[in-house]
Amino acid sequence: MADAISVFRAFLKKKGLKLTRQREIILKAFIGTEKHVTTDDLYEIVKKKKQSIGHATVFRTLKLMCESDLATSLNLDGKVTRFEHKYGHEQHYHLVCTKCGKFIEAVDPEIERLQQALAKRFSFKVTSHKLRILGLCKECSRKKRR
Amino acid sequence: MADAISVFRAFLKKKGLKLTRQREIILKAFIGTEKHVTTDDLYEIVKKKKQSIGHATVFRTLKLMCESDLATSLNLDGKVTRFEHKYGHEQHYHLVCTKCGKFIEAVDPEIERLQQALAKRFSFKVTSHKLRILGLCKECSRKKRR
DNA sequence: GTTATAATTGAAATTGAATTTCAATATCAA
DNA sequence: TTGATATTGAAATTCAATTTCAATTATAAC
Ligand SMILES: [Mn+2]
Ligand SMILES: [Mn+2]
Ligand SMILES: [Zn+2]
Ligand SMILES: [Zn+2]
Repeated sequence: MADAISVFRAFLKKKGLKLTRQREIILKAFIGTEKHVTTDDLYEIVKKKKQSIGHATVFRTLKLMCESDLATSLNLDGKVTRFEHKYGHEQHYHLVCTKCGKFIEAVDPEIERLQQALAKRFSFKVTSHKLRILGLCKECSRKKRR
Repeated sequence: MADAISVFRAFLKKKGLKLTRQREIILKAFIGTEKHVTTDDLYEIVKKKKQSIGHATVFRTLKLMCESDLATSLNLDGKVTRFEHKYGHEQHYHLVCTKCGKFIEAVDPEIERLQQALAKRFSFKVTSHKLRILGLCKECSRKKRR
């Protein structure tokens, strides 16, 4: 947490930007949840802390957090963009149920390794990846069978 | 091609829909390109064949093609939705250059296998996946070093 | 063939998330 | 202080995605 703040502070400094009160509130609110939030989700959380923060500031701060690799954006449903932690979190995949919307997070070092090897074959320098596996969760595939 | 048309026809029939002249033109235009098209891209292609086709029909037909698994949607740039062939094409990944936008398509049977194994651990029934590897292409990573 | 029924179409309107504008305010260095 | 620059939030704008709707067309029933 304190760590994330200093990362953000360093990033902002390098860009000639300031860690304002609003940005700090937004960052802390984001760090404080493990959810995959939309800008609106985060806006709602933040408003409880401080009445007078605007959507625009939340949006812009989320963008800055992505640039600084504290956060990353993802899309689970093909509609809204969501944000999740990146700093201090392992890159992972999302197994998304197309029926109920629930999702599972997973990692696999072997898949990671093979992705790197694949990229190498194309002299492609990987910075990140987004893997979404679509299908039916345990519960939904059981229901469907009946 | 003829094959894809019969798949589409069968799908439509099952849903009580008709293979109209417009739908056939749109389908053929889509089959006829190997590009990753936006609805507008396809609309432009189709307009050359038949002056009087509307955006809405292209959009709706593309949706039907996805439902029938002839096509699949993807997002390369985080902005527009694109469509590519699915029927008769292997599921593949996109290595997208964040600098120049170019992308490479790739497959890896081993990665596929591991994804299935991963899903199985969660009793998750996979229908498809979307893997996008982000980074710098050969050319762009060379330029950057200089 | 005539008529009823349902599907289709395309122009235009609408939606809604994402993004920008702008005038007011805050911050900071000289 | 003073000037330059960054920040903010309400509101406006953008733009792809989607829907509406009245006109048209295809299909089925008589
Ligand atoms: Mn996650
Ligand atoms: Mn492709
Ligand atoms: Zn489910
Ligand atoms: Zn490139």
